[in-house]
Amino acid sequence: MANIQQVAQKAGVSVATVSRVLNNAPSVSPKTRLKVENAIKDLNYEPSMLGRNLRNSESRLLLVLLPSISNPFYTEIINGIQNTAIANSYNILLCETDSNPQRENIYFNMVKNKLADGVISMDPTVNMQKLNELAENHPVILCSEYEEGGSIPYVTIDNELAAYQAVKHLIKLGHDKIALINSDEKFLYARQRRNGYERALREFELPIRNEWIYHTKDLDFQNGVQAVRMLLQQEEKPSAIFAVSDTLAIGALKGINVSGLHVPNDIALVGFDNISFSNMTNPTLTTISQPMYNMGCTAAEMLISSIKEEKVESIVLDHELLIRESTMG
Amino acid sequence: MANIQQVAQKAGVSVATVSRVLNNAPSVSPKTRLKVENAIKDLNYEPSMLGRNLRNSESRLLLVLLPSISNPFYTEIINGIQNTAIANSYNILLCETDSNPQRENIYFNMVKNKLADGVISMDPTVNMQKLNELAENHPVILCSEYEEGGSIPYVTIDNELAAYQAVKHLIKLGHDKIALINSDEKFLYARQRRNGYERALREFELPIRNEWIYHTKDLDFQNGVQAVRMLLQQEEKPSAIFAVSDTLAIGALKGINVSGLHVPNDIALVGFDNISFSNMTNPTLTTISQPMYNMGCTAAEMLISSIKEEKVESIVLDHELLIRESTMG
DNA sequence: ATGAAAGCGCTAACAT
DNA sequence: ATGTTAGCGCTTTCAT
Repeated sequence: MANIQQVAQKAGVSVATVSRVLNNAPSVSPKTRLKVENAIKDLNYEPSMLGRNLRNSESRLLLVLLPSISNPFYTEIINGIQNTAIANSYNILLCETDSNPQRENIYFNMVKNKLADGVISMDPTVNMQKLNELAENHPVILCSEYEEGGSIPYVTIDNELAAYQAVKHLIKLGHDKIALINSDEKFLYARQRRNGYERALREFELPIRNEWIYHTKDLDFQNGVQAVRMLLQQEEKPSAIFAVSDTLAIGALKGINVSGLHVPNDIALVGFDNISFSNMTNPTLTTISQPMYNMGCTAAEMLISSIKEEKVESIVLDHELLIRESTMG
Repeated sequence: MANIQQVAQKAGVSVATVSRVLNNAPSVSPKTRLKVENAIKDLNYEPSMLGRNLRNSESRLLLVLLPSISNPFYTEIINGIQNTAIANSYNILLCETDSNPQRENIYFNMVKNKLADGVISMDPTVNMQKLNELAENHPVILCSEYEEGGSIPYVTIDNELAAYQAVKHLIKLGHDKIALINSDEKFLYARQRRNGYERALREFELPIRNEWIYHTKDLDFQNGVQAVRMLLQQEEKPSAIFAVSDTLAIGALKGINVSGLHVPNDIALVGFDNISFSNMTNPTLTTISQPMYNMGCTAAEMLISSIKEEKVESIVLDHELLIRESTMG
């Protein structure tokens, strides 16, 4: 693989001139430019990013931290990040932490080591203290999950309001025994969505019953199946379920079917996210639609601004309640 | 951010000694090592990968090319690649081409530019000619989709046999009107799966009818819905459907439900891949289980071998027919 | 408009 | 066991 030296030699110019041609500097005569371009073609030369990055001390790589690539919720966000990144000559490095602190460390080091110019974290399990430390010297943006009152800029939705609306929708349909399938409340989004759930119940003077609130370990389908199994063992069974993630809701739907009950006639069901699967289930799933693509774009824009040392403000995007078959009794 | 110079100065040694400490060279006295380590801590020093990579002319980054991150088929493969990569001190760069040649070019250039040490392509839409060119000078491995008789090593399954087994399973259940939902036959896997489908039909002297073979644009759910809509318009309707991807099969299931028919009583259904969602549908989906995680690990191992300039051989992994509710009439 | 030369941060020969 | 130094490939001042 040829280097800039060889191109310069072949073209009969200095390396500086080759560099100028490479970077479209205006101060190169058309004649010289042509000579250099020919040499580049002849030698099949490709500039080394390594040299360029070292010199410019930038990598034009953005890190995207996520707990697991298998939750479809992230895929649309990633699309948004990726498109925005590419439009700004950045590329993204998808980093699946599997909620493993060791892996997380590897990725944090990549930023410290200048192998990446900044981080977008979508990982609720991220070590916030370490992330805050990193953010002191490097650009960091939080996407979806964030820290209340923290100093790292974020893009998210109003989780409390969204959950409130979802539950209120069930109440309006006449349900008064509404269960919640929540994830671990060490996560902010889980606490917020529970608050919304409780606010709706209180507003309509319905009791908040602990035996109708189930907490899952993570968001895999299987956790939804398991949650329903528990909920249906209760003495008094709920007539509606709000799950804080579509993956959980889809698992719940499975569990309900397995136990011989029918959605929505026996149990109404609402999910959260609007992943593409949620429209393929039978019945289709009522859910809160998060603006995932837009969220990704916004996060990437914020990060790139931050890299340019521009001031960035946190943003709360709009969501929407999508009413589908799982609540159309 | 401190550099190696400053550490050397602070520790009162040369940069070479610092480098030795960094790389765990045995020839450093414990006393010196301690001095250096203290200086590193004091200055909060992190070695720059950029400098190291330039010097070593390696990036320890692996490119993973895939058409779209939203097909869950890829997520498990990626898990395998990622784990293997990390175990070998590599990281992966997930590159979604969206079947867009321009994006593809960006990624190919990253390899040429030394920003990545090698490529695993899972993208059936990849420009094979360009990939072959790249493979002349850089390590490249194909995963899942490959080129028959090509020179790039691959890891895959026996698509023809798998499809044959899937269709034979339907025939053994008594079906004699079996439709195929295939993707575009410009892809090798699509041609191979069609061959398997036809072989099974011929073996049992069933006619191959073009009106029962539907080709989709891509693998999104919606294509499966659409395919069923067409198949059910036929004068003589099929009693079973084999779809070459679970995403298509799930869409097909949706389409069948919408039209008021029942799986498996009215129409039996077989998918391909065994994505996790295929066990969440109602009914659960009979499918060909691909060893996705293992496939990813194998591809990564092959690529890393190839980077070390070791000889690598193509590998065909085992698959398995998983019989579930969608064919249990 | 072009060239010479310094330097980005690091590693590895070579020398001591 | 440690230091000196060249150089990886590039960009960018500073001259001319």
